[in-house]
Amino acid sequence: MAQKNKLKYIILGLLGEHDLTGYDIAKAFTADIGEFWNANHSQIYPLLKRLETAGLITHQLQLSGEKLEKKVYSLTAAGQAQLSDWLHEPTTELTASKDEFVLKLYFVQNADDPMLQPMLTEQLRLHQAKLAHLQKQMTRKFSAVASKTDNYGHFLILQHAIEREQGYSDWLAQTLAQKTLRAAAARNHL
Amino acid sequence: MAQKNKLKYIILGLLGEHDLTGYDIAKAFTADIGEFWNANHSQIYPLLKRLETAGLITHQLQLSGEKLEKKVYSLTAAGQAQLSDWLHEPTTELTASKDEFVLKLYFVQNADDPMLQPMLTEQLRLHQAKLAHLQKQMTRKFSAVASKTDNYGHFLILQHAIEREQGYSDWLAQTLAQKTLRAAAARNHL
DNA sequence: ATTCCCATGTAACTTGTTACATGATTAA
DNA sequence: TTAATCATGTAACAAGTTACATGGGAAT
Repeated sequence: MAQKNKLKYIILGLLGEHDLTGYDIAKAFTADIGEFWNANHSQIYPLLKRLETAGLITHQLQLSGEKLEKKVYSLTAAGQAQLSDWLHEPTTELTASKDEFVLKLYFVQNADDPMLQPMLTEQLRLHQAKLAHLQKQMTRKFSAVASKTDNYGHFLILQHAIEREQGYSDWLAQTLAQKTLRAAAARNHL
Repeated sequence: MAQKNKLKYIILGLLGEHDLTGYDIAKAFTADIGEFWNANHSQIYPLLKRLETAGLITHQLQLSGEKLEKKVYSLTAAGQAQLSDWLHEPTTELTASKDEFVLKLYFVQNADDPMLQPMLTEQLRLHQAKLAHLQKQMTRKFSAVASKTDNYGHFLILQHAIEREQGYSDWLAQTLAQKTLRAAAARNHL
């Protein structure tokens, strides 16, 4: 992509909460953050080195067992400052969502195209599954009332992801329903 | 990104509708497709050459005025086949949305953080502006009933984008409202 | 004349993905 | 003992952005 190094701020942001290893950071993308960003360890490890060279983070070696060395990274004052700057600067770009399914839809010219129904049905299944997964996450992490104001950011993005998937599923279901209506109307006109 | 060459299929898809120049294709990303994908001309022109070498598209030179040569590209049978393959193959990856604002929110730990309100307010303004723009597009292009089944894909993705922005705005407004409620409750407890 | 849009390209760089590579620890 | 997970790295490549570069056509 080459969009202005968001991963850098994600790393700084995560280290602002706890000290973490590169491995921990990579894992974070399989959890909540994965809803809104992806990164592999092959991208993370080199960036950690660059951030350390730039003086934004440092690490301490920690032994796990006898031989296995972990690099536990933590935020420096300079890193904290850059994180804060990023958080405070206005966010004015609304990025395009890069949704492959919607892209395909765009090229379906005719509302009666026979492949439309299986496509929509499959997507509905996928998004409903995702929705169910997110709702499970929500109950697992925020069933206690107190925690909602504690890890507020966490809570908000989960809520947002849930509403997004709900909306997506509704749109798909509604489009499928209208297809059925049109098909019935067409039969009546025979 | 290096995700599997979606731009290729967008180009094939667009050429499946009309013959177009590279310039026209670049312009398409400022219109509807821009809701779901971005691409600059610097990425498009080289790819057009590669697609032509691969035999998926061809071009004819056309003169605009006396000297200005346009390359008008069109889809070959091979290109049509690959486009159709892509459209028919299942779409199972639900890509993360890479939303910078949500990323920032994630790192706001405390529900009473003073920067939360200005952040939310600004985003609400941005998304409402986008929503208004999309709704205008919708009336402009699909006010006639007939056209809805004609350029069905067009219509669907616009509808989806509108519902997405509506949902996003609702979420922001709701979060702002809850903030206000909490603030009032806090005052009563003094 | 000058500005805006049409039209096409290349170069340098950053970001992101996939694959290669290695080895330790833990729990079944 | 073996499979899963922890842990860290590099290499090759693909995708995407920003900037550089050039010139014609149309309308004011």
